[in-house]
Amino acid sequence: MSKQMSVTIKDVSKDANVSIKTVSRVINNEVNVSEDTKDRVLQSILKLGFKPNKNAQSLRSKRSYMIALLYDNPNKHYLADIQSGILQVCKETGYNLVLQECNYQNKNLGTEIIEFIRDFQIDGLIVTPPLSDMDDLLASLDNAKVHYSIIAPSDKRTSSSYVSSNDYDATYAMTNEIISKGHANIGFIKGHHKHSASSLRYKGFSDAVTQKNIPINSEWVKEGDFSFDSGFSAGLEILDSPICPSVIFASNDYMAAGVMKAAQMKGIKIPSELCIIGFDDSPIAEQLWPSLSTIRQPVEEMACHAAKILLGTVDGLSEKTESKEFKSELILRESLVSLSG
Amino acid sequence: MSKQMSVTIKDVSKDANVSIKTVSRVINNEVNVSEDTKDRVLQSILKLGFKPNKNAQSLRSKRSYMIALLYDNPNKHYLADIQSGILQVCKETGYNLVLQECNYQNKNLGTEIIEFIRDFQIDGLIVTPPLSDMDDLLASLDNAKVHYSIIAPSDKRTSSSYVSSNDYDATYAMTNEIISKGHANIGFIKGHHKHSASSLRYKGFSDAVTQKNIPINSEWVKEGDFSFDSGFSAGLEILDSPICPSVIFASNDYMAAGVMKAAQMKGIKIPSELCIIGFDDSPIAEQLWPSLSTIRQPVEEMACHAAKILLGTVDGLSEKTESKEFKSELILRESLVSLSG
DNA sequence: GCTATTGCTGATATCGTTGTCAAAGAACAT
DNA sequence: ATGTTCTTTGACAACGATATCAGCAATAGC
Repeated sequence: MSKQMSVTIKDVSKDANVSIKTVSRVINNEVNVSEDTKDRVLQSILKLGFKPNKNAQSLRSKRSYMIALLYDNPNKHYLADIQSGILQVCKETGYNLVLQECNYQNKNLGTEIIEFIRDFQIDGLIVTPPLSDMDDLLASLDNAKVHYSIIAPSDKRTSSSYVSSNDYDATYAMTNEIISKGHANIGFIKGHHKHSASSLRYKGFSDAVTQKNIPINSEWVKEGDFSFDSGFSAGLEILDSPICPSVIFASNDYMAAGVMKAAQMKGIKIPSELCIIGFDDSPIAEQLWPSLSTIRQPVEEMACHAAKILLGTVDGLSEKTESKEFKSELILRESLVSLSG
Repeated sequence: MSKQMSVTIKDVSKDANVSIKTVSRVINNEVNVSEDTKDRVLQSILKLGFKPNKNAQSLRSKRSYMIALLYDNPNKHYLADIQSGILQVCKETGYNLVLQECNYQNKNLGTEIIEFIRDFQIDGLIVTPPLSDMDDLLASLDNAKVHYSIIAPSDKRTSSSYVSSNDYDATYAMTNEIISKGHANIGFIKGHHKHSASSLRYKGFSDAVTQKNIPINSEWVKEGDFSFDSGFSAGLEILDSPICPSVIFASNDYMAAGVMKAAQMKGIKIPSELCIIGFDDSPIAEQLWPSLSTIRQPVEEMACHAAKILLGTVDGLSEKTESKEFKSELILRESLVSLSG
């Protein structure tokens, strides 16, 4: 077993018969170290099992090798996917991920986050919706010269480092898919108003129907907040209308699941009497019966990319990664069928 | 706006006209500081907006004010609840949470974790199932004198710091509830064999039926792995039996949801022809139709408690929190009814 | 009255790195 | 031979906190 005390740069310098500064040079891959001494130092490092002390490094170099995830999102699957995407990159690069749960209604959010970063010398942030939709927050971060990358719908390209999703195109395409199946009576449930995705998804829907000269029945358009419960009550309201739509398009899968439960409780048969569409391709979409037609965004991959972008700006060494828009994919399952009769 | 440079203990000491050591004493709430100077120092700290540099503190005191969450669990809701429980405590105490995803099959897991801890000077670990079921891992941690607390079912009390759940009692009670509703033909789907909860839950079930002299039909007992898919296929198998049970008790809600989908696809009416029971009270339990009878464990509260225990041992200052067993609660919903006919 | 104890305080070393700067030697130009 | 530049290296300061230990009053004990 190894001794209690850990081996330091000093031990290595003695063993390799060089100064500590030279060891430091080798560790940090600096130029102007002869191959000969470099080899010798690397040998000693290996032999002694030396690992630089992160706290000492952080103290001196003002970098912590930690990035933080900023979120305020009740969608746990989404968050879990985001986390595992980031963690993949962290594992490769030796960074660590710290969680920072926020409240988007907090008036001092910007100040508190900046304080948190200074406090722990956090090297950078990954900001997720709806926080990434808050321009004033991003402005504070810019102002404080904090490194960050955002994950957000495609209209938020003001930020220099972003990973975006094409929410508009996706609902537009799905709506056309619905129309092509003969439906003209389509309800829609909007998402949480603080998410820019909500308005984009609705716009994709409304543009698509309008272009096909299909009128929007305002009784069939409800505002939800992405939660199952909000989908459930919106579903009940819509299904209480004198005339029911033949399709309800919900802005995410949880709300769609709520609609499905509402319909089932009312004895409405899915999909023959009512088709239901969701968004996100959450696990629940496949688990419901009938299974849910929905739209898949490569969330984990997006998070992975966001982490790479961030580390590219933080860490001069690693190569820069460019901002990128990710495409969504329509997932057609049992809950959407052609209009019969 | 504040200047670029952050204020250090030295600035405070000058402002308060004391030595830096005295400032340090005040920061760390040490004894033997007169009220007078203490006030003066606190004033200066407030006035200058001084915040101790965590890296410097860590370097000197060998404590990082970071704890890590160890997990290998595909159940995202469970994980999310665990995380938010821990984060609550972290927020109060100024600690930070770092995520560490593990693979329970990794042969070097113990070594890697210990290396990770040394690397980042992590102050302590919270270990969740199934990792908390791995005695060799816990032994390595003990051996390396790593502080940790575990969240695990109640048979794992070998560890000194634990938060446990009474899985056995819970399934035992639920099984009696089922029997009291007149059911005698009961199927059971076990969980992932690496989780000690799986055997405990099954034992609670089997003891309860055996005590009522109800035989266990081995055709109705299947092994799952806590995933929806495994529940779905186990459900299909059971429902293909020549005689079907009137209840299927799954070891978690995802598997129960799988059973429900299997039944619905076969046109079996729930709950009149088949009752389904889950475990965990995941969000999906309430979202299914009919809604799922299940067992609720206060996961978030348990995680909160685990964090308090850990910080009690790590941080000499905060008061010690005792290990504790948390009780589960039966949640009776639509999917379980009295046997008719 | 004199020593021992206690309470409070500060000078300085220390944690384990990276940063600054200068020195030594090699290589090249003049 | 001399000056200039470039490469390689090391001595030492610095990051911003805590730890050690000693000093100085004030109080207690005899």
